[in-house]
Amino acid sequence: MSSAQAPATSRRARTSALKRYVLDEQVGFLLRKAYQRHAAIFAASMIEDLTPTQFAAMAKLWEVGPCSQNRLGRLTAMDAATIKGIVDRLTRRGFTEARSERNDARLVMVQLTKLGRETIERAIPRGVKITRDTLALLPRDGRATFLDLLKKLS
Amino acid sequence: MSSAQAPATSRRARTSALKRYVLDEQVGFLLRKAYQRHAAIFAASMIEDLTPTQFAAMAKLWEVGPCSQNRLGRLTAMDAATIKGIVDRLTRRGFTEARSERNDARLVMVQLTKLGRETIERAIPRGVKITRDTLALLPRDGRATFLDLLKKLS
DNA sequence: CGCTAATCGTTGGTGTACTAACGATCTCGC
DNA sequence: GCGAGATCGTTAGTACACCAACGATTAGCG
Repeated sequence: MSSAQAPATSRRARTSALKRYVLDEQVGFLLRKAYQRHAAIFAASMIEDLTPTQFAAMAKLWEVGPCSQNRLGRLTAMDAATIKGIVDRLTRRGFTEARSERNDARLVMVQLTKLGRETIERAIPRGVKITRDTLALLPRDGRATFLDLLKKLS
Repeated sequence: MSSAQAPATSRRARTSALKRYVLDEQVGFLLRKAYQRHAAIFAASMIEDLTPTQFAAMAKLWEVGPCSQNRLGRLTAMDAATIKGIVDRLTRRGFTEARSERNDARLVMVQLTKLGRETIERAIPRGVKITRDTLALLPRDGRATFLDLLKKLS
């Protein structure tokens, strides 16, 4: 589609633009690496082998109460296919349960079980520590700034 | 955030710590969302349906020249199993080629083909634009700060 | 009321990402 | 040289993450 993209710039300019491209300075690459490091910290500190997304789903359910599967996905930034996998695995482990809604047969309502509530309440303090550990590499006075900018970006 | 990180674990302190936990303010969650948004921008702007990681592998090969598969993985922050998948797909599409090294039979040397070189040189200007678009939501004077902090974090 | 459009959930396919286990190969110390 | 340990690549298994296509259901509008 862009095969017809003629160089609007001279070969010299293009070359120097290319030369300046350093992968290790691109936002996308840095975001991926930062998330990788966070995920490693998460895996090392979290209980019950909860993954970041499983934890997110449970924390959100704990925050808002019973909720349709699709809505839970929106609240945790996962599409319908992804949240289904998460909920399936959580339900298989007894942390959540799902039932269909009487008033709207399309909906699958999801909620925490007793075990799920107890687990997420034990897990959240770990979440606090994980956040702290992830930010530990930043200068103390840069953390709020960083979070603020990161929130704007997402 | 809170210097009042209750050291004691009284029920009251625990409860209020729980109450204060809002998923949408945690670094990990924000990093995931920021990367998602970046990935969407990437998919919309990149040529040849290159994924961020495929692009990273090719850009790095273009930067450093022929390189062992494992080392390429280290340079692009992917483990051995992941980089293998990337290289396999790139090779299947004719962008890279792999051969074993005479002096060290363990190594698989990977390099760009002519098509691969031409493609990555067309792709890099898109990469520049993608970085710019990703950062567009930040105030102009916050971008350098953000990149600096993000680099520290990864 | 009836039809169209929207929403919800499921499935299949592809592409990251990491772990664990494994065999082949090389290096280094003795 | 030779054997222990390191390095490299492969495979299998699990878990995100997104798209596209689909059927079921509901809402909205004429």
